[in-house]
Amino acid sequence: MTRFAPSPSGHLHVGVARTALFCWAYAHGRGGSFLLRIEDTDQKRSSDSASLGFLKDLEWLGILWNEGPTYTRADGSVVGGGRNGSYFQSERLEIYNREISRLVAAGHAYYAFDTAEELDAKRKASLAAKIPYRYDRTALGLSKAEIDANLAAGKPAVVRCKVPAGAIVIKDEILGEATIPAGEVDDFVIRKADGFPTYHFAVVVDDELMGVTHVLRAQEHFTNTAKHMVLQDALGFRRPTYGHLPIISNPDGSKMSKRDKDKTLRAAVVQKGLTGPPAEFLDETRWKAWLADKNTQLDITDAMRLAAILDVVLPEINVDDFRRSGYLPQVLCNFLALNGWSPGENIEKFDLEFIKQRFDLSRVVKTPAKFDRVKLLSFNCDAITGMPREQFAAQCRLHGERYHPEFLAKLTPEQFTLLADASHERSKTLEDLYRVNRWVVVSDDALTWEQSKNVSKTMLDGTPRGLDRLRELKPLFDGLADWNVATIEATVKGYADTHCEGQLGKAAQPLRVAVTGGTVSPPIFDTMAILGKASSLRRIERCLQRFEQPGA
RNA sequence: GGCCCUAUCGUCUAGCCUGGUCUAGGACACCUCCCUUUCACGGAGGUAACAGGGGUUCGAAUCCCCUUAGGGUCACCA
Repeated sequence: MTRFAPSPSGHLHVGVARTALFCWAYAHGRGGSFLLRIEDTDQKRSSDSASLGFLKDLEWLGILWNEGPTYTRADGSVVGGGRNGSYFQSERLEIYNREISRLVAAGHAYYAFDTAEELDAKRKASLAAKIPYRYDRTALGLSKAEIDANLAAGKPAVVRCKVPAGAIVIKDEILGEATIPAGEVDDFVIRKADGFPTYHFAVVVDDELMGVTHVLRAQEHFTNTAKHMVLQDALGFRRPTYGHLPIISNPDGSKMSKRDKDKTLRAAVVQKGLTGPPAEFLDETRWKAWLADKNTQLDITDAMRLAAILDVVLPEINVDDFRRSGYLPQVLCNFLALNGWSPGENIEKFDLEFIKQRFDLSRVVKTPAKFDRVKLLSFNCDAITGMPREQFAAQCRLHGERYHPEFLAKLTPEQFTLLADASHERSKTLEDLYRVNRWVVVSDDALTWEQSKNVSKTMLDGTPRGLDRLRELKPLFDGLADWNVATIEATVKGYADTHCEGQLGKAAQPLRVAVTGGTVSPPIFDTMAILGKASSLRRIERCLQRFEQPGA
């Protein structure tokens, strides 16, 4: 039994997703069970019970749990449940209290009444004196009567674990053995003043009661393991096998944080010299507050709008960000698995089934990994290129229905299929089609031409100019009865053969600029076929007018 | 700062445990060329690493020590 035990959240961080993936793979790879438990013992952070949005991220990735919160999938099937519930720690307070009473009675834990201010002062004093802070056990000196009096008086009380003297040896399947010297672990709190257990306590109790035998978690928990071992000994619990996974960070070594998105935006605001909020964006006060406080975050819709205005790309942090950017779930899993683990034999591309069968703690690396989005993109590109045509079109449509309904609404099914087929081999993500083909959804009379060097070069440079060729091409299309890729191709190629010494680009580029407003699009025959005859001709006509003006 | 962990191309990594087959392999990125109607894709080449210093050994990327560097952690967060 392996478990994945996140704190509740609306979104799944990719690093956390990798932990889930490895836990899932480890359990299923050796006939075990995969348990999901919600660690919601922080009332401040977990008060929002609707913050289980990350479950849909797990579903999307294909990581489903045998035991845990009940969850209804998109297809109506239900996962989760189990005999060891509740799988929400906030609903297990009685169990924790029972175990804490046991510890107190046995002398392994004790009440403490120090105030936050007192502890803070001591901590600061230690810092000033350059000695490491440890809880000084003042509360341990309290008599039974004093404790009872404080309790009766309703004084805020925590329970601390009485950590026995002596070094603690952590055994880890990935990192090997580490010895934490005696005195390093102080008497940590196991029950907070609000009556909730701390993470350390709840984890130990639940892992035992739920039958967890293997704990895979991020390396940031490594030194916590000592505390958990102390607790296991005091409670008489079994010791699970531990494996601490290397941390995944940004390419620059910084922690991958949801705040990176706002950080990127703030940097762009400064770089572009924006003084006030862009028109129709946030109001002045909200804007200023957001700019001033590095800890405030825009919601995803606002962040994306601002990113579009500033023309910056937001870094993907959560699984859902990658989904929105058009990555395939199996590719994300594949790539995530490669951060911290490898199957060897120069194998790099694989699916969930492969990970399940091959994942093994002995091949997990000990060093932190920097998350390389460029390589992920390359993997995604390969996966998309390798898809059958119909599958790409279908997946792309699904992606559009979720993220670009207004785009889809402007296309007929036939147009969409043509566009998807034409975009397939040049797409690296499911998002690309929607990102680079704005020309499809712009109305003929609203199309504008890019003010770029490439566009003006295409239209106005050389002899004859692109503009002149366009004028010659237009009547050829006027007379075209059948409008499809083949007839358009024959027309353009015929023209290029006779007028451009066979150089197709001489004819294709002016046409491309005319009908799309820019120099980038799918092959020109497809592009014009998708637009249809009327649109194509109307755009060519407008383009001629636009560039024939002197000084254009 | 204390404690713990780690150290192979720019990045993710193989190799390390069981020293020789490693003039260190793969992938992404980068560079060159080819293909080409734009953008991509694709094809063929190429540059590029054992952190430094001591040992052990006939022999070290592989074992040991030191230095340096990086990461993690020191909460009534998880």
